Amino acid sequence: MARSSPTSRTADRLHSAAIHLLRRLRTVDVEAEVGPARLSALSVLVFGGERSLSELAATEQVATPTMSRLVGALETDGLVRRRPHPTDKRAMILSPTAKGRRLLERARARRLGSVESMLRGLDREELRVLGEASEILERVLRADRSDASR
Amino acid sequence: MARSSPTSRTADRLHSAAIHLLRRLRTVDVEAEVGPARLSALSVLVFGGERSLSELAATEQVATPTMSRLVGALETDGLVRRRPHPTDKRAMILSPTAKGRRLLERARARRLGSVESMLRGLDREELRVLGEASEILERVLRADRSDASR
DNA sequence: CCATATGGTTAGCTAGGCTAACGAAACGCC
DNA sequence: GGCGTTTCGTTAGCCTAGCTAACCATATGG
Repeated sequence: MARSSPTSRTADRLHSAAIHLLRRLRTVDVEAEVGPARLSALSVLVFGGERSLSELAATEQVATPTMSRLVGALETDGLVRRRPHPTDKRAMILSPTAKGRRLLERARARRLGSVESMLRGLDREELRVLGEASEILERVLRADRSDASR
Repeated sequence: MARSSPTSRTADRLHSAAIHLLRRLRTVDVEAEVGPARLSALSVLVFGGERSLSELAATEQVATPTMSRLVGALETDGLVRRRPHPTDKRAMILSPTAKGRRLLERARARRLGSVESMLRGLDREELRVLGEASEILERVLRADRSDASR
C-alpha cells in the first residue's frame, strides 16, 4: 500500500487525534452516575427516539443479550420505561423517563463543557477548521456505510 | 445552559464525529488477536519507546494494577519483554518483542487502512482540512493536559 | 537510622462485551 | 389450520478491562 501518501498520513493523524480526544473525555465521565454504555444507549433513546430492544442493540452495535442487560439496569434505575409493542407480543418499546432525560442532559453538558473548555483560546479560523473537519468526517462516515446512530 | 456559541456548536460536532469514527474502527478491531487495551499499551511501547510499568500506566491513563495485568498478559503472549531497571530494583523496563512489533503493525495497518478507505474520494482541500484539524486538536489536548485548571 | 514515598503485585469488586441455548410469539406456506 | 422457521428477548456462563484496598520491597530524605 502507498505507505506515506497524503491520505495515509492524514488517516494516521486523524486516528490518533480521535483516540486522544475520547480518552480525555473518558476521565470526565467518571462523575457520571451511570457507565458509558448505558449512557450511550440512553442517549439514543433521548435523541433518536423510542425503539425496541433489538433495534437499540443494532444502533449501538452490540449483541442483544448485552443490550438486554443494559436496559435492565437502566430500568432498575428508573431511567428507561418499557411498554408492550402494540402488535408484536414478543417485542417491547423502550423510551426514556423524565429522570433519564435529565440525567442524560447533565452528562452531555459535562462532556461538551469539557470539549468547549479545550477549544477556548482558539481563534475563529481554527474553530472553523475543526467544525468543517467534523462535517467532512460525518459525511464520509455516512457515505461509507449508512449508520443512522444517534 | 443550552446557549449555542460557535465554540459550543463546534464542540458538539467534534464530539459526535470522534465517537462515530471510533465506533466504526471498533468493528475493524474484531480481527485483532488481542484486546484494545493491550493493543494500545503495546502501541505506546512500540512507537513511544520502552518505559517502566507505572510510566506506561500513566501514559495510558489507567491505574497501575490494571496495567500490571495487561502487561502480564502481553508477556504471556510473548509480545512484551521485561528487564530489571539498571538502578532501581523495584522497577522494571518494558519493551516490545519482535513478535509484538509485527502484531502491532498488522493491527495498525488494518485500522489505518480502514480510515484511509473512508478518506478515499476526498479532494486535496478536504484532506488538508482534516489534517489541520487533527493537528489543532492534538495541540489543544497537549496544552490542556499541562494546565490542570478549571 | 527511621519514616515516608514509590514501584509493582494480589485479591476482589464492577461494567460491559461475547456466544450458546432457550421459550414464546410471529410468519410463511402449504 | 397446522408446521417449520425466523425473530424477540432472556438466562447462563465466560472474557476483558477498569477500579480500590492492602501488601511487600526498595528508595529517599531528614
